[in-house]
Amino acid sequence: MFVCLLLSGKFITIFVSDMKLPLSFYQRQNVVKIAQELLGKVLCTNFDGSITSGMIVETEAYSDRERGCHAFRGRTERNKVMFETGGISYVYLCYGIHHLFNVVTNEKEKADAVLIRALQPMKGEEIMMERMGVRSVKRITSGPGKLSKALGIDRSCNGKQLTSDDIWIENGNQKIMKKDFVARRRIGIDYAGRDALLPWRFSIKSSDWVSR
DNA sequence: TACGTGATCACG
DNA sequence: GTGATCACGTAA
Repeated sequence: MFVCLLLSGKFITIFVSDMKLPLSFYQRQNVVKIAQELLGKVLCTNFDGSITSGMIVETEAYSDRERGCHAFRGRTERNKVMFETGGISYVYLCYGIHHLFNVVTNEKEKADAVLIRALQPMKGEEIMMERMGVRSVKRITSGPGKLSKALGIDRSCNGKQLTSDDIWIENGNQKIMKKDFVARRRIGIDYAGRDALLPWRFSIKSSDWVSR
């Protein structure tokens, strides 16, 4: 989408869907709202000259004030990047196999994050299929472990700024409104007690690309 | 439903 | 040091 701005008496035209989200997007306080707003945005990577990307169709919010969050019990070696200023990635290894990609939000010392759970592939489908060892794009990014593998994200991305040229998030051209997504409880955090019931998982209604 | 997989965390 | 645990994915 092209957008025309009047700035200092001159018209400027910009291509909005190619715009990286600014750090200020991530540095706001309300992680639940940010998780909702990330729906429809486009997660992109560029490793070894291979660009891959996908539209975010499922997210989960984590706040350091509830038991589902890795940072609930304070800073550890694993979660320390969550305590940095928002706008960087938090990537950790889950079950010894899967690299899970999170967006760190909020200001420094407020350790909130959004887990990206599923994408609709956009660019570089061939590269994603090669990385996954499959011949079809079907469900190739429908889960947090799978999308990281498809986009080439591993723990070497931990703590990277999301305005970098390796990994970033673009505005996209989908505007996802409240009526376009559903909120459900988050997956796989039974240890969180009643915080596991918070409806902080968001997915785009009618998307074929959400996790199972 | 069952389990691979290895880093991490809390314990001492 | 050590053992239990784990924000998943696949096969069955």
